[in-house]
Amino acid sequence: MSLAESMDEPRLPISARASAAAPYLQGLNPEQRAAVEALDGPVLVLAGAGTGKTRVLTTRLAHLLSTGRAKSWQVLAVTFTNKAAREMRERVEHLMGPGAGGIQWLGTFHSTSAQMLRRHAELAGLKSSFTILDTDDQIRLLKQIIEAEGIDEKRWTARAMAGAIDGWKNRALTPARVPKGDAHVWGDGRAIAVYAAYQERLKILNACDFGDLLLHMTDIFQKHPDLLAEYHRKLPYIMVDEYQDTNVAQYLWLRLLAQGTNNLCVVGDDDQSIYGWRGAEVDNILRFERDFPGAKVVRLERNYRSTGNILAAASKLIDHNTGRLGKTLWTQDEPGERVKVRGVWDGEVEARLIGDDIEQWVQSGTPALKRTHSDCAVLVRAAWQMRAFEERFLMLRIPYKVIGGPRFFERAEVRDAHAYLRLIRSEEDDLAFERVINQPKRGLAEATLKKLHAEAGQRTPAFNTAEPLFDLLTGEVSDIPEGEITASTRFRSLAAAARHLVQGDTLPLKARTALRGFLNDLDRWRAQSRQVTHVELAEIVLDESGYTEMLRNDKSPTAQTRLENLKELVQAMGQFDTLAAYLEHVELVLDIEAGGDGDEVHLSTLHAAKGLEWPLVFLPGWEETVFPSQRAIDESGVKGLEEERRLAYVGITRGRESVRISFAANRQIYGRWQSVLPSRFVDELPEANVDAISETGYGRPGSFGGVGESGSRFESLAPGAGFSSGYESPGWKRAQDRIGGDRPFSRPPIIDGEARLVTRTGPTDAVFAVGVRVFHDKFGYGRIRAVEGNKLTVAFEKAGEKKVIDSFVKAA
DNA sequence: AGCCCTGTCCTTTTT
DNA sequence: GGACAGGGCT
Repeated sequence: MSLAESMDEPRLPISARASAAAPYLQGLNPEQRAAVEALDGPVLVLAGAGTGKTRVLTTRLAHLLSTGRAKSWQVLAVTFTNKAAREMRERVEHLMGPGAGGIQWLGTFHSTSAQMLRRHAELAGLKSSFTILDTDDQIRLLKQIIEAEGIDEKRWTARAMAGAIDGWKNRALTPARVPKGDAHVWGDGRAIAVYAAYQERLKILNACDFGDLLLHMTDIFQKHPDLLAEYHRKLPYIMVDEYQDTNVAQYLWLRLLAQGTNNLCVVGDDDQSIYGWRGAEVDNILRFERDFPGAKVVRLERNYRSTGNILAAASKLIDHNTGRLGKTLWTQDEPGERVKVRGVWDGEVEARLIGDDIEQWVQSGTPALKRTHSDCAVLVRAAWQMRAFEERFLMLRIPYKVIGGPRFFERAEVRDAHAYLRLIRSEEDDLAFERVINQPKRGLAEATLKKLHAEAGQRTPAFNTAEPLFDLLTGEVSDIPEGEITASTRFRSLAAAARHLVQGDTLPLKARTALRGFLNDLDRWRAQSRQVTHVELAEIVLDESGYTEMLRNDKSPTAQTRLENLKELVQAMGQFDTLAAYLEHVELVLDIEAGGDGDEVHLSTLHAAKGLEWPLVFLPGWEETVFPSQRAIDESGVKGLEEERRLAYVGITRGRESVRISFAANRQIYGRWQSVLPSRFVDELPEANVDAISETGYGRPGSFGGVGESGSRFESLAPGAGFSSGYESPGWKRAQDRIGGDRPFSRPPIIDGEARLVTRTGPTDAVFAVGVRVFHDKFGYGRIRAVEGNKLTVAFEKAGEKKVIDSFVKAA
């Protein structure tokens, strides 16, 4: 009998107790309530999109706590993203009142495991202050190893190796356990050796990568049953969100932790498994009942989010997948608007159309029925597709926010700043040292770094003989012979090597002086760090290192943003008491919300949109090779395709009232124009729930028209304007058949660099008449006020109170 | 050492 | 259209 059970006193039946005093249970449907109240033993909650999954999880957590079943430190609640964890915490607090959010073990797999590993680091051969490497560090480290092994870095990239290592770690494979067959995925069979060398380097650097956070803990639990038992006692209740996305490593970790009481509740939806490429095994959820015998299964099928048409479209689409657990989502909502599917000429038109739709949506709001920018989301398959929309929104001055865009803490300038701080904390942080030694430029580039590495690699008297011995050439690590106090062969840190080299004359005088200056700076900052606050320290370092100055002198358009990012960083640091506290939490947990007034269109990848919802959702880029991604199909065949389809399902089910899918006939891929075919997913949508429209037909009202082969700065929005070059792509032909567009399209617009030129020839000249509404790439919409020979005077709507702000010269 | 030019290969998706 | 590497030049 487990400890948790033995502590259980006799109680009233759960249902009786709950209905007596549990306001938070009110409004749950019977299935939801069943899921919330099943507190003992394994529980699998199959929760379709929009069925109140998060509500069930948070209510269940609240129920556990408020019935006194568990204390707030006795529940382990695991999510996949920090965002989900934060939301859960907030919602529990909302249910139970302030203070209830203080659940100690609520976080992502990685952050909770890191939390554990910090306590038992020594059992994995680490110090508890270990650093967590992100992809960037990982690749830099691998580059060094690959170079040291004499492998051609051109042919076998560090990035590919990092991918292989991640893959193995996702499957919980240590170097020794990697199947022989896998060795040849990279480097002519040397992959495993590199992997092993990498692991040794990590240990010496006192570092972990993401995968290690889980693997080290799993390993510790397996080797120390007593410790595991302690965790079983400490954490009798476990809950997992998005179970369909767990990989082998996470599964093993979880199973070890759950095996004490078996009070494990997992929530997931096999139709929303979209992380197969990250090693997620849908199998984990399909197998749950076998893995945990006696598991109770609850299905949530009533959808509270989307209208009938949206739900029907999504369900029919996902029906094309095989091997599903299967469920039938239903709603009591109205059928509502049908899903719109639109064929457009190219990505630019698509962005324009969506921008217009959003403006229209917002304008159509009334005081009674508010319609805001934040009601709208644009969800794309890959991050590069966002740029077109960002450009468009900037131009139209539509406020927007990128969800999960380039992570704040992965930005170069932020990482540089961190490297400085890490270096001040510990001079032995070689990765940090390397990152900033020549950033800003100090004349300490490759040549110097090479000499530093050589010096650091010398067998030199150690300053820490307690460390294992590491030989870079053979990659071998040996333990220090017991009882023998000797000079160790441990490497010096780069900083230590630098201190040595500035004394001698190996380095040219210039480099020596620069290096000495750098080391002096470090020493000074380290001394100061004891007197000033960490926030002040950051400011001093950024200033005195010349980093801020470097950015100020940088003429590139991104420099300004980068400076602002640094300001945000300094602000974020203020939320922590000490530098150590800040650095410890930063890599995994913190997520800075970009400032803004909150009324912003959301721009996101489909992956990052999981778990979110909006009244109006745009799904652009539904073209073969883009979505479904060609690469997914090439790499994983039918499995890959089905995952893409689940992604489409996730996309559609984000919409509450209106879903607008679009595909272009032409798209720029790698900067080259390509004609593309509509996605097969378009064909798979049920006709009855879909409106197919062409917004682009020549001469139709609302046509964009007016874009000719000769190129143009303007396009007319006047009905009937525009002409065709007669160019037809195969993609368009197919789109035309389906959608019933009646005219061919013109070529993609060719935009010249000069903002003031109008280069237009041909029949569309007629549109330049007083009163015609035009569009300009820089200034947005406007109306022609005067036409005088080659000059147009235009009043723009956005660029300053409808005044005449510019005149335009039409090129000959 | 560092800048600028050119050519090559790309880009899914995230902790 | 962009990141990055190699070569040639200052």
